[in-house]
Amino acid sequence: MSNVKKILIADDEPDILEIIQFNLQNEGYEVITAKNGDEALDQAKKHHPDLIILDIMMPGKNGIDVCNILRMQPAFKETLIIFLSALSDEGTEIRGLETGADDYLTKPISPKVLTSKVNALFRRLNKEGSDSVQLGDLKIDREKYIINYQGSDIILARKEFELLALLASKPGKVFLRNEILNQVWGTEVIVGDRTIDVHIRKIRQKLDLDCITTVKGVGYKFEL
Amino acid sequence: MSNVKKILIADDEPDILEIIQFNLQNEGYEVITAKNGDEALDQAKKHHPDLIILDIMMPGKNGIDVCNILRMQPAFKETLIIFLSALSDEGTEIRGLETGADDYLTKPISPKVLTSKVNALFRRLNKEGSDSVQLGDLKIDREKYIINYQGSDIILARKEFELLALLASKPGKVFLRNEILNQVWGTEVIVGDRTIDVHIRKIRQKLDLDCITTVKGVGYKFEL
DNA sequence: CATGCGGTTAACAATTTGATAATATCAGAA
DNA sequence: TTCTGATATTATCAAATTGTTAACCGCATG
Repeated sequence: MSNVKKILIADDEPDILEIIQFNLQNEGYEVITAKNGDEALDQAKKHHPDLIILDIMMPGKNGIDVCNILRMQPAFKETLIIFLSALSDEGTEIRGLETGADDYLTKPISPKVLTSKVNALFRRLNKEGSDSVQLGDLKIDREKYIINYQGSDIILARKEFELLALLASKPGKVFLRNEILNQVWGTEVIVGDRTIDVHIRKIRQKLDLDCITTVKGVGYKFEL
Repeated sequence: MSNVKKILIADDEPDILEIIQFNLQNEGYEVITAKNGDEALDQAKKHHPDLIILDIMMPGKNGIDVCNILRMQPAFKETLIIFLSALSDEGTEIRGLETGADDYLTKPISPKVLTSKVNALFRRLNKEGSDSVQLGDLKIDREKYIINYQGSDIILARKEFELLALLASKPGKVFLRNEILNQVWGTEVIVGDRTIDVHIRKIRQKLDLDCITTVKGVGYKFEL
């Protein structure tokens, strides 16, 4: 999935379409529009948007119809869908959500609230992926507990991994020995000074990449 | 698998607390309650709910404070959070969403709308380990409780199946032993440490396929 | 009531990890 | 240069963690 998220908006009122489009484009999204249900389906098939904002009341196929049709296709099973509606009718709202929508907004719509909601949805969706840090050739994947350097995986033991992850969490920053002890070993455990050195050495060895610099008398820092 | 989702509700009005609790329990959720912000934090730490519903206006720490505190801790980075508010103030709503909440509801709250929204959020979150998973030669059919590898069916016992299904639901991800215990055995049951190992072994044996890797000191992960 | 299966545990083996001691190196101060 | 305070390296050992096997219990089934 590319970084720029595509959003399809379907509404039969040109004014609303324009306002929403303007605001979402301002937030950095790529926006596609449709004036009715059928057009929305066409555009969805053509562009495969990440999010579809559907007005419920549209001539021809209404929003709920469109949602149902889309949800039947595997390609759109996971696409985010938000309903817009002029009527704040509870029954419709519930039916909308149960059709498989992710949110439901009633008009009049505040553009800022809309963009906040859109952002919130994408924020949540992006978290589903594994949380990993990329630093040049080096990828540290906390979820998979794997270090990947230039395409090949490197296995580190727990302490080694956590130590590297800590240093890499703020590249360039010098971590004091005490800081490292507290973060990796915790305040309870007490270990000798050489312990850190040994682990640093093992990391350097396994990565055979000189990315950890010693700052004599102070601590260590990570740099590529 | 203990599929039962835990929901924590924090509100200082006992009536609202009760109504929401009743409705969500009716939907099959496990509900925990808190009367103020501090209590909410305690309960969150204790129970690790899947969703937290926070009233914004509470004595002591308000909902936004609680959300901020929780979001700073890695353990609650991914927890779903919904705000409730008596004031339909746009600014507050936007601030709430930008704090990292997933939704924002204004009072008076329709219990049915609330449950619809809650369902919608969980539906989205669960999209992964739903019905059946295909992974190369391996097919896992949740409905039929059947594993199929290279065309032939393999019979696994329930726990074995659940365990494999869990690991396979996110290939590559390392599942901590605690995570496995919570997902497969539930929070109530307490079993010894060797129990997981033994089941892992049985799976490895029956599949005679080296797809489960142990990450010493951390947990297990599934990879083809 | 015997049998088999699933699930758990105990007991021990095998393995890996992490800490330390001992020794070597190195950079800067005297 | 020599000394000194620091870190690097190496080997070693104890502790933590997991693998394996067999035994046990409860329960459903014939």
